[in-house]
Amino acid sequence: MPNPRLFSLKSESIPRATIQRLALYVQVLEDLQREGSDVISSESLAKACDVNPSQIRKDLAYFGEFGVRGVGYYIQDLIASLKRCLGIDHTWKTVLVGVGNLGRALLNHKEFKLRGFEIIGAFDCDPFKIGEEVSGLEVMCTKRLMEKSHELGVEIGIITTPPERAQRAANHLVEAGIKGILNFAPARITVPEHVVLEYVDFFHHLYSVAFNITLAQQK
Amino acid sequence: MPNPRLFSLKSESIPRATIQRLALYVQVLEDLQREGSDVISSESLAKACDVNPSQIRKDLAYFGEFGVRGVGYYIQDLIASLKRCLGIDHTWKTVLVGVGNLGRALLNHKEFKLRGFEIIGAFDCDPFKIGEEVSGLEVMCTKRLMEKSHELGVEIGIITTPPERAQRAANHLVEAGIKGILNFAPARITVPEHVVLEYVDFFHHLYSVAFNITLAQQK
DNA sequence: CGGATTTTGTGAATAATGTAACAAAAGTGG
DNA sequence: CCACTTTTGTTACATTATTCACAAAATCCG
Repeated sequence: MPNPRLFSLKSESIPRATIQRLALYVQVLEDLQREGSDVISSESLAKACDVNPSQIRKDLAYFGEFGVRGVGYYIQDLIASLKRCLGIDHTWKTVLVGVGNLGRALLNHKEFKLRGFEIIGAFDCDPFKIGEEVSGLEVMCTKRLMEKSHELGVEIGIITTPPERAQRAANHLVEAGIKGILNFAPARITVPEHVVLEYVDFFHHLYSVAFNITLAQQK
Repeated sequence: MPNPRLFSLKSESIPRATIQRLALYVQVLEDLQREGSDVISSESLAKACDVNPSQIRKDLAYFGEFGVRGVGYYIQDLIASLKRCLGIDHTWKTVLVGVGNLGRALLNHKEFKLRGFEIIGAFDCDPFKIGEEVSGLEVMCTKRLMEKSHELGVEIGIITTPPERAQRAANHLVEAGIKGILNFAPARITVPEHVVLEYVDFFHHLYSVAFNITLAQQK
């Protein structure tokens, strides 16, 4: 029975944590591949990722069977399968809104393209920034988002504005028909049900570090 | 019975997710405070944070009692309490290793000081970068980390090197007696038990966006 | 070719986390 | 000052996630 998809999605809802771990597996597997490894067992991979071997097997089981019993997983195949599962077997057309310090850093970040995300547009509402060239892209007025997005077929938007302008940026992106948003601004935003939304707030992680240090010191 | 600490830590281990949410509560509460609110119920805060009200009350209960029954929580007091719980009632002395695009962006990020983290040193192993001034700091050779850290009393280190140099940066930080590390490099690193380690990998979040878009499209 | 060995995939057991429900406390108004 | 309302803090319950344990599959080697 030919299936257009590589994986079968056995379960209805996949834990969010599983997705995060799959991303980690891909990262670690690619490192291992560069180091020349060919096959790996769930146990070894688990050690490298600092998780439980069963966890890995179960995470994979959500999508199908990728290993060979008695042998392990062929790294190259597994990477390809996982990428397909995660939806990064092709390049996602991405735009960025908010060309501040962080925005510039991301625009200059070479890894995006390597990892399956191509930033093809940079937007800002500051007239002084519009027209400026950053990393081979001409910064455009946020108002032109809709027009340009449709023209370019953009699917994902990255928000790197100051917090007070994050909601406005999100509105523009939604209007432009974007399917998913990654928000770096430290502000909660609301988007329609059908738009996928994720937050990156490294301060939360810093808080976590601070908390755990404090905890350790109190013991 | 006078207690030197504000909170009592009723439970042994606090869920990691709780800490992340406490950070979120602080962020949202500070927004509400700026908007002029004075008191808030767990229900309203829950709505603003997009979590369950019981969740908030339970998260707070790990640390003590901060509300007034029939009234709610005094925002100013709650912010102060939460900051104390998280260990950000004072400023953490922080250094950054790896002055690339991302490193520069973080060094220029004004919010760090506001949020309780002061970056007081920037390090890199590239001779061309050493001596350069970034955001009022002179970039120093990574080899001088130990000497400088002790001199300045540094507690937290941020790694923004390329992945292949992340472990080396971590080693230097550990040698320098750092207590916690926030690693932005897309590479797993190992540190001694007593050092707190957190990762920030926004690609994982991007993967998550890509996955959820794919999922929505398949439905 | 078949027993020994390895390692997966998975169902059952356990642990952790999140949600609901409610009694206890504080304020309010007659 | 006492019923009534509100909203917390907390216990009990439900759900979800993780780990264990083992049968099924694949390879290897004598």
